[in-house]
Amino acid sequence: MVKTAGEFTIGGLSERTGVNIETIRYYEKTGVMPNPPRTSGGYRMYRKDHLNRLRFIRRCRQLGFAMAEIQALLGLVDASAYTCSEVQALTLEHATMVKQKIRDLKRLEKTLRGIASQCTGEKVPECPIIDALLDPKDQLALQA
Amino acid sequence: MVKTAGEFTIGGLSERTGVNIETIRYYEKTGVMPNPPRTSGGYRMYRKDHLNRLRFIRRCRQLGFAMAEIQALLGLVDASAYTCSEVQALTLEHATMVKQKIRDLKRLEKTLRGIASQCTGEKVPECPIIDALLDPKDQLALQA
DNA sequence: TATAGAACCTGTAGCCACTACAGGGTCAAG
DNA sequence: CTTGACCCTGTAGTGGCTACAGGTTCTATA
Repeated sequence: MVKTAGEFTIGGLSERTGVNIETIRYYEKTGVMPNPPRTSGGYRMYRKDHLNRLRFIRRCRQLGFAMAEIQALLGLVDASAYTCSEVQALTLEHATMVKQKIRDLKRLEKTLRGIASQCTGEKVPECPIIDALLDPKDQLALQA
Repeated sequence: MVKTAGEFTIGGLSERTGVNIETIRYYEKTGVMPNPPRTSGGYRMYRKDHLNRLRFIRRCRQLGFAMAEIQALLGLVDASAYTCSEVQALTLEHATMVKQKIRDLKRLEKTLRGIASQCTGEKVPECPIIDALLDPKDQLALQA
């Protein structure tokens, strides 16, 4: 294995990014990471640009972007075919979806606390939560 | 097919609950719904108690409970082995997890809007979002 | 009674984004 | 020249469904 300075194996890439080795190979298979050059023994060898790209992907994931969205974004980047307004629109669209999810979860939490507050909290086999969930007439507790 | 009053096929159950036929069969396979009696031709026949149980499951799902949690809850119900305080605790624990998720998503939305606000919004191939995501030095934008 | 078509059956594969093996090959150090 | 860390490919599993394919059963009409 001839190891040039600034090159590293998949293990090195994994360490530097905190991304699982299996995940890196998975990204390669799905095409979001490029096929890296190989050593004579078949080992993948990575450079700085791979590192940056993988970090980009991870950050997007942390921001909740789906892989397909990241694919699209990277496609634009690879082709240098994006504009700032495009990327901004995509980001804000995503933010709006996140906002919607927050709204839904807030309603959900309220409902949960609401039905829990009806409990006596006693150690008896009678519980308004179970009753509310089992009784087809008592729908009130679950209307958000 | 001998159809007693108050009995219905899987299609009827699907209609009454809004749950997909495939999903009902899936619930049966995983054990969260019981094996219903069959007609001579092999058709599943359901009654009111199946309906209630399926509605219970759906409501729990809408409340964000995982199938395993629902399994556990129904196990207690089936054995009449639950107490009100147990169920309350489970519900509140779940509510707390939902709250945590809301916190995470709020931070996420803030980050997204923050990086989007740096955009010029112009139709040029230069974008601070892409720059921030690609540049290994500029980590600031993503720290929540 | 024949037949069309709706509804049902089982079993398998796909979705997403990974993760976890099994069963092997390659490398550096002692 | 052996040990053991690292790497390789390929497959299967996760959760909670959904979507077929290819077949059977029922119901309504001619």
